[in-house]
Amino acid sequence: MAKNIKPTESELEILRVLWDKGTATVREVHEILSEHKDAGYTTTLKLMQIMFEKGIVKRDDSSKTHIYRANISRESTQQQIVGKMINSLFGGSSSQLVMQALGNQTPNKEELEEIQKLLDNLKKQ
Amino acid sequence: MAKNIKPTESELEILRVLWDKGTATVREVHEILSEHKDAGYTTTLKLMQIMFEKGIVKRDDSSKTHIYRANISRESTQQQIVGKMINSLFGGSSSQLVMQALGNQTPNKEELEEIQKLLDNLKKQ
DNA sequence: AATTGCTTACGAATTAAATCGTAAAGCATG
DNA sequence: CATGCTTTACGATTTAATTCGTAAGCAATT
Repeated sequence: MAKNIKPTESELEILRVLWDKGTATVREVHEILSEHKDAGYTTTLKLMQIMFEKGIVKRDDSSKTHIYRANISRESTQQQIVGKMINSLFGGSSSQLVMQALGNQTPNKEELEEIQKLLDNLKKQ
Repeated sequence: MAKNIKPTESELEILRVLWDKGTATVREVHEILSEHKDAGYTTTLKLMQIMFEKGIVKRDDSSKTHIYRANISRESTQQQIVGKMINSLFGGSSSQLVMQALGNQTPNKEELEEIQKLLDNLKKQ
């Protein structure tokens, strides 16, 4: 399977809101986006309509105000994008990316432990 | 410093060639790209000219055939892009990205050891 | 019923990236 | 020096993403 979906930058911003909230109206998405971004309401609306046409989001249009919901999972999208980046920017070496990410911005203690656990698992195999 | 450069997908492909080879002519870059991509010579030329105007690459035009070289480092570009992705796709949590990358595609033994070393260092602090 | 305010729909403009065609210049070789 | 091959330069087109203006529908309120 794995639809070959490549959300654009703007689409990703919208998806993040939908992933966080589960469902949202255009208004709700727009409110959140406009905290950090400067675009009109109809811009957000249009983007979400296009995403609907592409199949990136679903919507319930049984009432006047439509209710949107992501149609691709956060995890698969992350995987898609990270995988692509590993290939295009790190020559296919995931560990290179890991080193870069870890060196970049240090996680806190709990996060380090989580990574350690995963690492232990990988080493066992 | 850290110029705020955001290479496009195509520009990244060209940069990868330049990073690998150190220097290259348009012809050389194009030969390599066209193994995997289908675009005319002048397209590659134009892209590299634009990159030159943007300051992404340097070039020696003392002879007829210009010789290009990257003007931003692989490392800083990786950092730039990974950092952005951590924010836009992983809510600022680098460990989330690490988990995703590790889960995705398992590194080999040496790579795991390298990661372990880095992890140990981080834990000490 | 008219007004107000919110919604969707949709066409159009803008912007940016990528592609290509064509011309002009340099250079080697017959 | 004419021919052919390669190069750069550059304008134009195409394609995709983003943005917005405007119209139309609906519901609540005056």
